Amino acid sequence: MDAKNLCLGALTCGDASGYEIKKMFEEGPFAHFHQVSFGSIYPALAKLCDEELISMREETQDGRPDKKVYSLTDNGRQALRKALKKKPADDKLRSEVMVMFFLEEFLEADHLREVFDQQLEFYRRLLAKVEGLDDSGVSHQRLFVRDFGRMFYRSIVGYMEENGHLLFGDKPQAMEKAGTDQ
Amino acid sequence: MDAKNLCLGALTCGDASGYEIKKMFEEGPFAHFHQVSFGSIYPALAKLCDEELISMREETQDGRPDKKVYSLTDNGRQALRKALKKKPADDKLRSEVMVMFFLEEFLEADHLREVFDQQLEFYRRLLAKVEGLDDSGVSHQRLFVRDFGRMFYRSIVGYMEENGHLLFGDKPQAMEKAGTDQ
DNA sequence: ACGATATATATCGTTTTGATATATGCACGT
DNA sequence: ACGTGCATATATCAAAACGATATATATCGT
Repeated sequence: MDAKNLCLGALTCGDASGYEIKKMFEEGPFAHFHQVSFGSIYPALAKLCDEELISMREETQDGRPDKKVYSLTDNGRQALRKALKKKPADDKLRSEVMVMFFLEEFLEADHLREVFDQQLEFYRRLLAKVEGLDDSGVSHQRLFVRDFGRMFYRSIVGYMEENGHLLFGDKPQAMEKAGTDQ
Repeated sequence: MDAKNLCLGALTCGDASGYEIKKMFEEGPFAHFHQVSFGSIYPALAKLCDEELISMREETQDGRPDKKVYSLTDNGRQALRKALKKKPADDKLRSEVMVMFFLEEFLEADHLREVFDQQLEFYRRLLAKVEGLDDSGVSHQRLFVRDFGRMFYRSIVGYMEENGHLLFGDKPQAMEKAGTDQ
């Protein structure tokens, strides 16, 4: 699923600018299971306009720079339907942190600890954010996807809290202590 | 962490060919938390040789094509140490399947079911594979990383089995039935 | 003999990334 | 008033990575 189709998919949620689409993949509904960069978004939006799968209007805003707002066309909607008939790629998790843990013998002890603590903090923050969302009015299907994110982050936080001692040879309470600092 | 450092990291496990390195990222110790393509591996190995961070010898095999086996040099070991001092990138999960679930209204019902079943099968297979591994002789640290993979796959399988009904409006037993077919 | 599969190396066009640049605007501190 | 930092907003570009493809060796089954 390339950047064009991801943008089409994002626009099914409503008209949006390139920046807003990026935000949807950073902090919005797609954040916990897909990413896409500005370097892909803007060229994709340009191509989608050329192909008349989306249309664009410029908007002036108070207190903010002007923006270009994109809308799905009917052709765009159809193109998205077509793209969604294909077999999706396999899921991929990419974690440099886990690579580092694997290569632990090459890391200095305090750096390892730092990496661990920051990773735990990273996931705790993500979890807090998605748990603070209001589910009212969310369809069952959308809830499945959102709860997937919750599950994912909870699992990782729980795993790290309970098993971090394997990395440091500490007792399990060491991880809980890190939690108390928060 | 670029392909060069990933190759250096893989070679800490012992001498290996480009193909074997790929296998380590596909089915071996790195499989559940990182990927790297042939298109990256071979140019990276060539550069690492130029930079004398690895050395290469050719080997003849019985019943198989010849292979080029790469080894870490001391310089390579040091370069890896240095690379591992940097702050790792944030973890990224990329799942076209979840994007599809999010865009469920644009999918035909039987295709949605197909995607769901194949996703569940995909993760069940991965889980079976990592659960079948023998942990004896594995260090605590390596076990942390391997158990992370187990946790990850278990969580997803469990989540899908218990919550798939949100996608289909089916009762939870529908997912268990899918499990029985296996 | 052919096709499928595994092992093995390598490449290439395409896609994506992350950093960077530029612009508008606001808030805060000196 | 000015500078800095941050947010919003668009856009680009060199580097990195990808996925598909090609080629080669070898085995097995039909």
